[in-house]
Amino acid sequence: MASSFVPLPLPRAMQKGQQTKATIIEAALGLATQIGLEGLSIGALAEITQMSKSGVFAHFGSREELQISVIREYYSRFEQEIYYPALREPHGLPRLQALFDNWMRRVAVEIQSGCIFISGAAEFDDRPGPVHDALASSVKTWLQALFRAIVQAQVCGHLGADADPHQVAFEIHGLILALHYEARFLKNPGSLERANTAFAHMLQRYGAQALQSA
Amino acid sequence: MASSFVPLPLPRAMQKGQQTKATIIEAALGLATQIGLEGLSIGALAEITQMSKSGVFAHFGSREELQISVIREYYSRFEQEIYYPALREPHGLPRLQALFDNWMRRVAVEIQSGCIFISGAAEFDDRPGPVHDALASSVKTWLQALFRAIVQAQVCGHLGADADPHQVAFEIHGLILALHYEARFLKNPGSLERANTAFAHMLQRYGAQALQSA
DNA sequence: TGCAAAATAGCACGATCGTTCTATTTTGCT
DNA sequence: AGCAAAATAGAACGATCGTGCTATTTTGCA
Repeated sequence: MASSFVPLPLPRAMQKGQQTKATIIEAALGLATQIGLEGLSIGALAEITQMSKSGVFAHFGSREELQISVIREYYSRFEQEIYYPALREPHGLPRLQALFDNWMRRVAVEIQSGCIFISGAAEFDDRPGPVHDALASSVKTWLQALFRAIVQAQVCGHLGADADPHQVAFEIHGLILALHYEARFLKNPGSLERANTAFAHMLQRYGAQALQSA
Repeated sequence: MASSFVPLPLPRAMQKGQQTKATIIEAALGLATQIGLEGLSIGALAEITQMSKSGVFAHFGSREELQISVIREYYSRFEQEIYYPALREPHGLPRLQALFDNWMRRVAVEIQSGCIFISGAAEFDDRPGPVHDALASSVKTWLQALFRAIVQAQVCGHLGADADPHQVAFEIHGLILALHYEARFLKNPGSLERANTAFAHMLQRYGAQALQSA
């Protein structure tokens, strides 16, 4: 099949659309982190972006697609802010520590703004459908990355051989959830320090070697 | 002031009302645990209880009051199922262990039905008002009870003197939150065992004495 | 500069929401 | 049995929701 060399059959005009779509998603992200994915309304979004309801709607075709777009964008930023920077650290404990630190730094901000992965889980844990799936797959991908880092730390000998990586990931996840809950909802001071302390204790318990062994 | 001995100035008829109100709250509790406090709608509740919307509404006067009633009922059952039974155990580690076990047992059920203290926190963390306050005060009361049990365990010498009770409570809370998240939303198998394992490890790390010392 | 396509606006729809008002029924007591 | 109060029903309100339809404007390329 000889493919003729048309310079890609792109639609004629597509720049303006993508740009305002990005603007809408930006606003939707702010709304969703604050009041949740279910709180997202096309009307409110139209007001914020100074557009008509149908103008906003046209970019997504359905509210669900809008929610999914927001989830994708949120995940992308999550990755950008937490995962990729940690990849610059060497395998093992340094990278695991970087993942946790970056995560903590982000949650510290989200104490004000909210976290879609947490609020969304509460909203969609009993609501099957594409939004649930997009959310769950994003979270799972991230937790898988965390899991891999733990396994690597173990392979590097930075973590005791008897430690169960799933167990470690579970406990780290719990720390983040407790921090988010107690700091954001209960407004308990000192939660940040408690999460950090717990992580340090956990590494210690699971036989973390000192960092110079990297 | 000589109080004449009227047999209490109770309204003439009040039994039927309280009874159907309890029925409504029962239905509302089921709805709220499943789809959240914000998902509670008077219309849906009327349909379930085979009543008219205004009939349901009249018992509460506002949706907020309905939500608060649900929170109160949920808290009451929480107390009944987790806190009071643990009081039958002796002070210290046995009681703390009982609190955790009862809590775990309950969360194991809530993996199917949902937990208002968790979903509600996500819904109302940025929404001030009486519902937020009712929710937060319920949660705080429960966490205070957990905190007291930890302090008692420490006083009894069942926990190391250097352990910070707030830190212990924070970590236990995290275990429950991780269990709920991973089991209910992500449907990860093995979460229950992981929470139990983590609790055992935690007691060990914080220098728990064997139970026979009670 | 013109022209097609893309982007946006405007309007209306059916549905659902919480709430209010006014009947009507049911209850509990004398 | 009768009567007042309590409990419930019924209908309607304004608001908001997602969505579909048809203009109108704006865009990007020939």
